[in-house]
This record gives sequence, C-alpha cells and structure tokens, in this order.
Amino acid sequence: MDSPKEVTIYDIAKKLDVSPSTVSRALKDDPTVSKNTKKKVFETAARMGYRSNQFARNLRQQQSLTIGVIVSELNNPFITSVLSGIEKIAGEAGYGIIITDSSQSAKKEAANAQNLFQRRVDGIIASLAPDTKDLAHFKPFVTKGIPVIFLDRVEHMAESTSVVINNVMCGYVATKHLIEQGCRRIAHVTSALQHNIYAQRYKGYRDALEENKIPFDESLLVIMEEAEEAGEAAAKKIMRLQPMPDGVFVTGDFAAAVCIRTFQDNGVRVPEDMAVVGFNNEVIGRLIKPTLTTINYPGKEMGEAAARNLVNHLKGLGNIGSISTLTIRADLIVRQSSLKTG
Amino acid sequence: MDSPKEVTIYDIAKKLDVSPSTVSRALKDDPTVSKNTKKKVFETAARMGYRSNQFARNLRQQQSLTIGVIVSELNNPFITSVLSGIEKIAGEAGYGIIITDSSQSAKKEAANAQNLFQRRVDGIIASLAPDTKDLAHFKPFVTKGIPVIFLDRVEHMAESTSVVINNVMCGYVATKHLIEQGCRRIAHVTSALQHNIYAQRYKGYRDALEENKIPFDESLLVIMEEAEEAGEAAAKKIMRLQPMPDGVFVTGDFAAAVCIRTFQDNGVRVPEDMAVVGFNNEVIGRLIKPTLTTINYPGKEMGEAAARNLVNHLKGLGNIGSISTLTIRADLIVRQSSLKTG
DNA sequence: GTGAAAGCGCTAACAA
DNA sequence: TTGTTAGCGCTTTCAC
Repeated sequence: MDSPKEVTIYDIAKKLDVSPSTVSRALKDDPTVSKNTKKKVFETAARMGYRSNQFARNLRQQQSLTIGVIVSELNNPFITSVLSGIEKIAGEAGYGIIITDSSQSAKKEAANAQNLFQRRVDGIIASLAPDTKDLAHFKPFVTKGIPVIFLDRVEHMAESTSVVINNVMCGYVATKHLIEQGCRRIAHVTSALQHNIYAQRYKGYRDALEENKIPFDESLLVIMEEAEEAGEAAAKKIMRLQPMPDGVFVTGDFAAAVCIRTFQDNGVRVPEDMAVVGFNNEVIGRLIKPTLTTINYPGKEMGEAAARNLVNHLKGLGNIGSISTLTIRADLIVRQSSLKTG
Repeated sequence: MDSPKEVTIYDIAKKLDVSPSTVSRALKDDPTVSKNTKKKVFETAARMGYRSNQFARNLRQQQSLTIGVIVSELNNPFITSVLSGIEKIAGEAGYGIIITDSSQSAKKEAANAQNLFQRRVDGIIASLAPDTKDLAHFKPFVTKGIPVIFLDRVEHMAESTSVVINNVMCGYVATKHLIEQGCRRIAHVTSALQHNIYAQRYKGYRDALEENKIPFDESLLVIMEEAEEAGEAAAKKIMRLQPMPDGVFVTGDFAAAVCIRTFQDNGVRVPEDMAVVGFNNEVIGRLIKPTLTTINYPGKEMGEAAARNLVNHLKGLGNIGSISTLTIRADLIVRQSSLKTG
C-alpha cells in the first residue's frame, strides 16, 4: 500500500542538475531564483509527485503553522460559531487548528494545554472552563513567548490578549429595554455569579435599575443550575413571587424559551403579563412563540477577531502584542417577547 | 520573551554523562535501560524543563500523531457531536485532530484535503459536502496508504471505510410509526434526493407505504430548499393538498418544528389533525409543543466509531482495514407530535 | 546496558 | 543567480 518512496527536493535537484537549495528557493518562489529555473523546478516537482515535508520544515523553522484551540464544550452553538470564525481566518493565513475539548473541566483543560504545548502549536486560543481559576497551565506558553488569547470566558493574565463582549453593557441594555417597555419589577435569571461573565451581566442589570430608580429586591435574582430543567424551576419560582414580576432578563435563550413555555402553560401571557429578554441569539429564539428578544452574541466575529489578532501577531504584523482586550460589539435584537407597547 | 533555549536530550545526556541514545531510550521507557539510569533521566528531564520535540520525532518517524477531519459545516449540532466523539477517542489514543470546514463546497473540501495531505496527517475522517461527487482529492491518501474514513454523507471508494446510519431503515421506521398511528395519507418533506442520505430515507418511506398497501401520491413528496423559511413553505404546500394529509415525515427537526408551528398558526392541530415525525433528535424537539417525535441521529457514537476504527487501524490492531461499512444504530424516539392514539 | 554515528528533509548563512 | 555546508532534535541500527 505504501508508495515506494517519497520524493524529496534532492531528487528534484538531481534530476535538474541544480543544488537542493535552489530547488528549495524556487519552491518558495524566492525572487533570487531565475524565472526559468523556477519553471523547471515546479514542473518536475509536479511530475515527480513531490510534496513538501512539513515535518522537516517544522523542525527546521521551529514552528508548526498550527494554532491550538481549547474550548470548554464542543456541543454548543456559540462555541461552534466561534470555531467557524477561527477556522476561517486561520485557514486563510495558512494555519491549521487543533481543537481540544475540556468538557467543562479545569483539569482536562490543563491536560489539553499541556498536550498542545507538547505539539508545539504556534499560538493558543482558549475559552476557559467554568471552574478554571488557576491559569498556571498557560504559563509555559507565556514563558516560551507563545501567544495566548482568551475568548469569552476569560481570566486576566499578563502577556495575553482577551476577546470578549461587554457583558456589563449587554446586561444594562437588556434591562433598560425592559424598563422602557414599562416593566417595573424585573427578575434576573442567570447562572452562578462566580463566573465573571454572569457577574458582569448582573452588574449591568443592577446599573439599569439604579439609573431608573427602581429598587432592587434580592428575591428577583434567580440563580439556576446548568441542567436542562433549570429554566422551568426558575420560571415557577418567578411566578410564585409576590407581587409577580412583569419582566425577566434570562442569560440564555434556551432557558428563556423554557421559561416562556412554562409561563404560558400556567396562564401567564408573554409579553403582556411578562416581558422576556434572552441572551445569545440562538436559532431557537426565532422559532418559539412569541419570538424572543435577545442579545446577539457574535461568536463568529469573536472567533475571527481572536484568530486575526493571533495570526497578525505570529506574522509579526502591527503592534498587536500590546492589545490586552478586544471588545466585540453585541447588540440587542428586539422581537416579540418583550414588546408590551406597540 | 523567547526563553533562552530549548532543552534537548543532548543537554540531559551531557549533564548525566551518558549518551543521547540512552536518554532517548530511557524517555520511551525502553526495557533495555537500567532502572537506575531511567530514574536519573526522568528526574533531570523534569528539573531542566525538557519537552520532547515533536517536530524531530515526526520527521524521524514520518508520522504526525494527528488525524485530519473534514466537515461540511461547523455550525451544526450533529457535526458538533460527531466532533466531540472523534476528539474523545482520538485524544485518548494520543492523537490530535485538525479540523477543517468545507462550508458545503466540494471545491473547498478538495482544498482542505490537499492541505491535510501536506500536513501529513496520519489519517482522515471526512463528512462530504453536499455537492461532492468526485472523490479524486482523496486519492493521494489512498495511494500513500493513509486511511480515509467517510462519515454520514458518504460516497463509495475502494480502500476506505464508511460510518453511517441505516437511512433506509430510519425512513421506514418513521413512516411505519405514522401508519401505526392511523395515518393513511403521509407527506414526506425532505431535501434534494440527489444526496444519497435523503434518497435512502425516501426509499424507506416508500417501502413502508408499500408494505402497508398505501398508495403513493407524487404530490405528497415535498422537496425543500436548505433555507430557513423552507419549512414554512413546505407546511403551506401540505395544507393545500386535497385531501389534506394526516401525517408528515420531515427529514430534519428544525424544519419539522417550523412546520408544526405553521400548522398550528393555521388551525391544524398536531398531532390530532396532523402527526409529525422529525429527524436528528436536536434539542429543539424537546422544547416545542407538542414535543417532537424524531429519529435519534447518534452523532457522538458515529464520531467515536470512526475514530476508534481509524486509531486501531493506525496502531495496526485487528483486521480493521477490511471493514468497509460500519452502520450505527439509530432509533425512533416517540414523543407527543405523532401520538394520535393513546 | 550503553555508545557512536548516520540520517529523516529542509533551510539559511555564507561563499562564489 | 546559484552552490556548499551545517545543522534543527530525535531515533535506530550496529557495535561493544
């Protein structure tokens, strides 16, 4: 099955009676090689079925033309769009991406980082696992001068860049929109506030309330588990509050959809009795009834920004190394679920 | 930024006053090296911050410990679960995966294949683009004895293995279920039948009808575009049929959900007036009302099967090379949308 | 149980 | 414009 032998630049050189260096240069389209020689080299290379040996190239240049990516979870539409953004930009720049999945575990994340380090990736893009606190596993990269870019779920580390959305602003905008719709008692359904993205959205929510002199009531803050049934429990809890809230800001479209359905099942009309704003702009929001007002979480753009930043850095373009945070624009998408007025 | 220098086995050898070969052997836990030397080597390696150089190793062994993956589209829950299955098995076996996205284009797919070939991946797992007919871009792999595994959307090629579900059977089971629910006029909403997976599901649909002596009516076959609005158009077309069908088998959950909503908006009750069965078991099916009966498309299992097969092949285990098709079990998941009885 | 030496295929500094 | 040469760091025969 294995072909007899791989063709090397030496074979080409011998056939053309030039030196291997000339062949090497010709193949990289080096301007110091004559047009004529180049043409001959390309032709014979093609004819002999030559393919350049990345291994030798990697060894020689000490670079892999590969970017390592660590995601917390592959099964997630947001992550997927991030990946497609990364893949696009990296691919265009000639980089491949090695993707690893930490399955939401800081431990596996560390193992993945270690693995990518061994594989000598040229750079890293990572979306941290929920329970990652200690960034020690990224230290080796920093030490070796390998750029690390954090995305979405970030922690701060010297010498690294972060790509995020302005979660405070998003929380603020979502809440303010509800207030503008006439809501005065707004619940907030979210995940554990230890994670900074949720803490920030919560801050935005609080800011909007404060700015509008709406008192905050501790019972309006509903923390849910990551489980699938969590949305239902949250909705029930909200309906039991006295007086019942007239708006909810939920930090996830799926959970928001489940809430809406639970409200409806219990005779609470959306948006008339309860206005709802979600988060992420997932497909589901366009399908449910009423359609879901949400924050567009621009995964693809974030992935592209991260990859572009990394690639530029690797190619030594611009003063990119000095950027510490890249904030991508995220907008409110208004649909039916929040429109009490017209 | 760059650290002063990489530690090599030569550095370790010098420090311990042994030869590089001994260090190399010790590091691979070669039995011919004495326990004592091994211990010393491991210790010094750790102390000096040694990391083995994959590039040199790759060059020497002519293998990359990397599997190339080509998907037709990253933004897709099915593909994502496939990837998570591949990543899991490959990772456990010490292989990394390089993922490329063909964006549904045969041309980009060919470019990706070419790219992965240049990168000298040890094996390939590919889910073909919808318009791929010509498999020439995989020939180089076959020629070099690099295993190629096709998944889900497959075409036949000598010397390659395919991982699929039994689409005919799935179409049959879905349709038969509708018949058992009392449906006698069953529409089939699907995508272009040029793609064998759709053609096969259609065949299963026809088989079930025939087996139950239900005449087939050409107008019941509704081909939809890939666009998002396609589901709505399909539903409207079905409602216009005379007499109106009493069941639909839709080859996609999202489209099925859109159909259901369109039916409901037009006063057609599901499942009472119209029983619906989807395909893929996407999250959305558990959320809509009524919940959606569907075929569970076991992406993760398929990915795992493909990766396991490939890894075993690469490691020279078993007579795996001889398997040409691996069919993964896919089941009907009965929920509310199809239950006219009970 | 260990060492010497050759070479995987490529690139780049230097020389011509 | 082209050639010479010396490695990149590792593995692996073969010899001791």
